Amino acid sequence: MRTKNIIDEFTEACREKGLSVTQQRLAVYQELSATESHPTAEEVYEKLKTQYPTLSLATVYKTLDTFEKNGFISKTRATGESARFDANRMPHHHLICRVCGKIEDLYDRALSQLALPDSVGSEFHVEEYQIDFRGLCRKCKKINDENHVKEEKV
Amino acid sequence: MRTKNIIDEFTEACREKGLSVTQQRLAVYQELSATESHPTAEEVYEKLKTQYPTLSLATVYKTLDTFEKNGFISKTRATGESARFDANRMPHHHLICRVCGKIEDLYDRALSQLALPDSVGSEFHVEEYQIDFRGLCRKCKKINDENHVKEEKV
DNA sequence: TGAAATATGATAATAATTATCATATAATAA
DNA sequence: TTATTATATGATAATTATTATCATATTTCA
Repeated sequence: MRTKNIIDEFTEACREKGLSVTQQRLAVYQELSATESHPTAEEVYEKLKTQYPTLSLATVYKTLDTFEKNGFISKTRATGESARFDANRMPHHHLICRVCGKIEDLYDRALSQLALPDSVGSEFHVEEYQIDFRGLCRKCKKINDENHVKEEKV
Repeated sequence: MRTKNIIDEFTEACREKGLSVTQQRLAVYQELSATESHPTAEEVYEKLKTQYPTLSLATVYKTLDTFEKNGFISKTRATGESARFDANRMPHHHLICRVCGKIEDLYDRALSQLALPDSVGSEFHVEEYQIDFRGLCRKCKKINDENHVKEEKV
C-alpha cells in the first residue's frame, strides 16, 4: 500500500509536469524512494539492472536529471559542472536555481549566526556552514508559471 | 598594503600547516582573494597564465585541492566524486568532512524552520534549503590534532 | 650551501556525464 | 481501440573535469 501510494503520487506528479510515465522512471523513482543512502547514478543503475536488464545507464542519468529539474529529487554535489572555489571566508549563503543553475550569494546576519544543535556534539567539529537555498530564479519562475497556465488551458 | 597583508597572512598560514610557500600558490591564492565570482579551476588558470606562462592547469587543480583541504578556501559543488541523489524530501542537512569527504545527514527541527530574509523577496522563489556544515569528522579531527602536536614539537 | 622534502609541469589516464540518433513506447485524438 | 504524434530509451561515441605519473625544479631547514 505504501508502494501503491508512491506510484500514484509519482504518476500524478508526472502528469502535472507533462512528463510521460515510463517503466524506467517508475523504477528509478521507487528505488530512490526506498533508500536513505544518497546513491550515485551508477549505483541506481547497478541496483536496477538485474530486474530491468534492458535499462541503460544513460537513461538513468537522463531520468535523474529530469527528476531534479522537476523538483522530485535533490542532487547533492552537482557535477557535470565544474567545481567552484571561493576565498571569501565571510559567511554567506547561496541561492541556486534548479532550472538554470545560476548561483547568487546571499549575506544575512541572522542566517550566519545559527545555533548548532547539541546532538552534533563531539561527533563533528563544525568550522563553518553554508545554506543552499534552492528554487527558481525570477526568470525561470516566470517561464515556469507561463507553462503551467498553458497546460491548464489545454 | 592590502595585498601585502594577504601575502603575509597566507605565508604565515602555510607555515602553520607545513606547506611550502611557492609562487604558484601565492598567485592562485591572490587571484581567488581578489574576486567575488566563484571561479572554476580552469578560470583561475586562464586568468593567471599570461602573467605566469609556465603555470600548469594540473598545478592549479592541485593547489586548489591543497587550499581546500587546509581550510583556506571553500569548494562549492564538489566534483571528482559522483553526484548523489536523494528522494527524501524531508528537510535535512549535511555534515561534510573537509578531509575525508564523508557526508552524514542531520535532522533538526529548529534548523529546518528558518525564517527567510525579506531581502530575497521576489528575486528568488525558495522551494527548499539545505545547510552544509563543513569541518572535521571525529576521526579526521583526531588525526589533525595529533599532527598539530607533532609540528609544534619540531 | 647542500641534502632531503616537497611542489611543479607535461602529459597520459580515468571517471563522470552528455550528445547522438535510430528504435521503441506513451499520450492523445479520432 | 487504433492511428498519429510526441516523447523517451538504449547503445555507443564524444566530451569534460579531474587525477595520476614521473622527471625536473624549487623550497626548506640543518
